[in-house]
Amino acid sequence: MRSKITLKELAKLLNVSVSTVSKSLNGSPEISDNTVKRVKELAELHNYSPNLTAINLKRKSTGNIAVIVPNISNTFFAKVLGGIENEARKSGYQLITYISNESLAVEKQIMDLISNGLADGILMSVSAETQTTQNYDHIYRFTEYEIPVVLFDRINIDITLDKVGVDDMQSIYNAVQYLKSKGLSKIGLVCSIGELGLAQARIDGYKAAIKDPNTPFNNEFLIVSNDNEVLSKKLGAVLDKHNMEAFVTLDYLSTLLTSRIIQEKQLNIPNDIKIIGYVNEDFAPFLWPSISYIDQHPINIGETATKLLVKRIKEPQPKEVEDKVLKTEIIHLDSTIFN
Amino acid sequence: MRSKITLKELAKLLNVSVSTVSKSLNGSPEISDNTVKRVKELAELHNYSPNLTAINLKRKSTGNIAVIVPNISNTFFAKVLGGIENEARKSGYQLITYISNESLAVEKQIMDLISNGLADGILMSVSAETQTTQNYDHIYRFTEYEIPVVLFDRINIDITLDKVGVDDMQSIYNAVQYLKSKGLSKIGLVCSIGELGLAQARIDGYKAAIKDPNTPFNNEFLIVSNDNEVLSKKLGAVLDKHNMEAFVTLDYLSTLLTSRIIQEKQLNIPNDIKIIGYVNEDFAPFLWPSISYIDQHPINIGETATKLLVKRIKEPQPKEVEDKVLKTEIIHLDSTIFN
DNA sequence: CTGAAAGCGCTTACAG
DNA sequence: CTGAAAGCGCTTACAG
Repeated sequence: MRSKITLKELAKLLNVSVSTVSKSLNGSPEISDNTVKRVKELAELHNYSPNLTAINLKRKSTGNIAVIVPNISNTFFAKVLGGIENEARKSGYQLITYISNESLAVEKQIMDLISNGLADGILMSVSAETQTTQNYDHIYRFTEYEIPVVLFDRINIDITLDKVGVDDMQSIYNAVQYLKSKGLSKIGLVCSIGELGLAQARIDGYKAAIKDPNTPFNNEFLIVSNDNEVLSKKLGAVLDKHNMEAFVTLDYLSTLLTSRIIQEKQLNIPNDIKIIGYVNEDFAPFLWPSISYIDQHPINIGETATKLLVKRIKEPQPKEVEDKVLKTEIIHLDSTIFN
Repeated sequence: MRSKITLKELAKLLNVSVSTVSKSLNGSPEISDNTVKRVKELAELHNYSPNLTAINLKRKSTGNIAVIVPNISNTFFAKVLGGIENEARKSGYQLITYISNESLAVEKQIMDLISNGLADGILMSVSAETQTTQNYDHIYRFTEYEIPVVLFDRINIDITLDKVGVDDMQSIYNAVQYLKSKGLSKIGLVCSIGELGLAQARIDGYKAAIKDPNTPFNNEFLIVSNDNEVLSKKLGAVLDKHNMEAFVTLDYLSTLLTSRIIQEKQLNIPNDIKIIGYVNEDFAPFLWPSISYIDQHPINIGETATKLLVKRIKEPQPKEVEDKVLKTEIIHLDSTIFN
């Protein structure tokens, strides 16, 4: 990049010292009004803006927040990223984005990079592989360097760090209770992300809601696989064998697949079968039929996590870990119309 | 952040000069093998990694690429971002992400930020507002500072900068030709992003393909609005009035809406009506019916744009603007089954 | 082969 | 009120 004007050059032009220019521009009370005015005018004229790299070196900070998302296909993470970006920008931080692609190795590689002093704080949602192998050393390492780390979304995990997520268990509990309150009992669960702790929490919510002398709990109704083919086959089999009345679905893919397979079998949503799914507001309403969904307020998750991280960066007091669980909300659309 | 070990400290521990340590670690041939070995061992032991901020200050570069996406709800941009992130990381750049939210004001604010020397290069897709108001000064400004800018996706725009996008016109031309080749003639177009230049290009492709003595061209078949309600209403009216045989849809939202409204009217896809849409591979195949789509290879767009930018950063020769138009591909799924 | 010195662009304690 | 100096953590031309 062609060098923009520097303090030194301004100082030379004005016949004052670099210190004076710096102080003038930074509103130090030491400098006379007149000098301040002269300096500011020239700075304006030359479109001066300070070199952030130099400032950061001096301050021993980077002005950056690093965010690691496991994947970006899921619109949920895209939305969260939107919330993070907005809040980071408002707080004066640049957002460095990384995508781990659900791989532990990539996640480690990224964390190595960041450990070169690239960021003042880290927002992350661990990769699926990290979670299944429970390999957290590379994450804890940052606490040694006093770089704060805030986890988001995938927080049902045995790791003592600040966390921001949603009431995974309660959300599905509520969804199932709602369906039961309408007199339904043959309620299945479909999930393509079983390896994640949050899926387990949601399944626990399902089980807790189902547990009831009047509701048959059937293990077959728990349809879990992260292979699309297998999931479809299992789901098809359950539909053939049982007169299912409703499904709760734990992720966008299982939601779409469930809706698709039900219709493939000439069954009608919502007349024959209801659905409540974890799926995004950006397309749930536009599907046919539109799918009632659990709104996680992803933008809010991003903003909340970022605010917490910024607080940690600015006040690095001996911290007590925070665990923020945000409420979800069921949005009723076509797939839960009762008549 | 707690200070990691520095060159100076290593030098002290080893009783050599800072220069020697620096050179040893950077593989300079000047230093004796023995010294290099001693230095590297100690560095390893203390987990030394150089402070990138200092290196960047010295090098007068930032090691950052800034990317500005107009929105992140559209999974297309999420995918492109994925491609960019991957390529940037491979090339040794950090990716600073910004989202303009389709707002010119926000875009300007972001560009102001970046102009503080935050990045060595910029990847951007202009906001809708920027494009409609044709306000490009804030973009050209960077060329003055010799910071390269590469535009992606929204490239049907009167601005002379490097661009990477797809064959918007050809893609829709091909889609319509395909439908015509199957004997269809009542082919409509649905679009919720009419304000974008690329939509105009796609519409041109439609018109060019339709223009044919045997195919009735009807202005009513061009259904364009960025208001969901209006679009739905228009589409419904056309469906009621004409025996439409197919639609090409220019964006994910219009694709979903078209599919939804057709089915709402008890028409069958693909038996009654075919669809080919600009919609993402991450969910097109899982819809019911699945929607045949124009694959833009978004990851490839991101990678190509990043490679071009990195080239520009590294070889800032007097440049001739490049205009990369990538080929799209029609992926046939349920919605174009003929029998 | 090794090191002292200058410098990247800033900030700030200190002296005057 | 102003400025000289030191320093953030590095690299590199230059001297020895």
